[in-house]
Amino acid sequence: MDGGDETAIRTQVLDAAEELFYGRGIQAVGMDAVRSASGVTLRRLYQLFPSKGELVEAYLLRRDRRWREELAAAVDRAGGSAADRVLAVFDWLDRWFAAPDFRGCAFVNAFGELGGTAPEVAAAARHHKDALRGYLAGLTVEAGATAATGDHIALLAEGAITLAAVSGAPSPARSAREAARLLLAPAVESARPPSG
Amino acid sequence: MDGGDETAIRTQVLDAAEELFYGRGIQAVGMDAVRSASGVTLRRLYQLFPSKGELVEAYLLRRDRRWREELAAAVDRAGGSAADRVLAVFDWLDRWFAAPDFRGCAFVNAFGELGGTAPEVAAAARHHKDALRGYLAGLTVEAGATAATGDHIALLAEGAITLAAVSGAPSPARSAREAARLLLAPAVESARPPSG
DNA sequence: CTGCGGCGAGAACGAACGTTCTCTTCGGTA
DNA sequence: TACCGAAGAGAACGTTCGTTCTCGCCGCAG
Repeated sequence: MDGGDETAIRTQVLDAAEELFYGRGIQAVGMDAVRSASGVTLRRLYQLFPSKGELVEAYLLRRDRRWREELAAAVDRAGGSAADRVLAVFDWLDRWFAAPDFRGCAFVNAFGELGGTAPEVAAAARHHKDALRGYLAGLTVEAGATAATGDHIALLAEGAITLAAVSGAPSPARSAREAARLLLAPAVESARPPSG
Repeated sequence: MDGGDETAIRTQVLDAAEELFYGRGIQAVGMDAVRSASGVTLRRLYQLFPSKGELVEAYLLRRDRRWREELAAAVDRAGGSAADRVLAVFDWLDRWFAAPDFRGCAFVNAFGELGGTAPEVAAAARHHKDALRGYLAGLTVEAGATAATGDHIALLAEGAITLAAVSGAPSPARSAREAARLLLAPAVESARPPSG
């Protein structure tokens, strides 16, 4: 039950904190809940993260990195044409929405809860969304569309995440995917070798 | 400083609660802050709203009604073709995003903060988004497009609200407006009298 | 063996919060 | 005037939370 070296304990704590913060909201979860869920003593917890604010920051930082890595990996695995890779984003969202613990975007949730009072949280959310937008813009431009179309794709993805969370159904992913396909269609057509 | 009859006091309290809950988050605002901001005694506050939960519910209910009424009024004022009326939604969002106290969708924020533990809050958010979706579907069908296109419009609006909040800039409204115009274009064209 | 530094377990502390209670004042009525 | 219910002002209560402190135990240097 010891937990091993420091980085292993860090992972244990962050795993527990992530599940609790994401599932119940940050303010609704006390440090004691993180402690008992991670099986770590309170003393150790505060040695690793000197305050709850720093634990929250670490939670958001790690989640940002992992979420975007997983998205990129799924897109890479999907292969196909550049436009197919854009659409694969929405297939990945669909699978995410169907997960039993899905509760929307952790950054939007944290922003709504703490963005008005905690600037680091607001900054983390802004950074996450900006990075996502950049990633989608890259994919979209590769598909022969403009960066503006990339923004449109980002809007669809964002709306799908929020509406799937609030409605509790994964269907916004498919709806957004169809809209993205329509927005990409002109670029895909003009990228084809001219047929006449 | 008395405040007058009961419904006037209710309005005072709800005005103060709305500004505080929306601006700082619900859990970050204590009943005492609502009391001092509304200039009402704690006794009166609890006579009107027997618990904080009921105050939160009343806040969300009133905000839902007023927000959707204001949107519908702005769309009605905009006039023009049916497609123009759909686009007027995004013009209205643009103005909202530029307001100094704009901090995203109150229902999404409340959902992120309390949706995991308070079912009434989750239900209020679901109801709000469903009503908005229904309204946009109506507008979109009037413009000659399908209900599926209405869902696409709703996704764009939702994404615009979230991204404007997190980024702090109103530009997502214009971006979403342009995407909506593109999605509506086929319907608008086919609705024109055939030109050849 | 003898200290000593570190650690697990959880008590303790100070602040904040939701909610209720007390005390006092005051307006209306017989 | 004497009384009663309502209400303003804010203290008080019980709980929760973030954070720190205490105590007892164990491994190790001399």
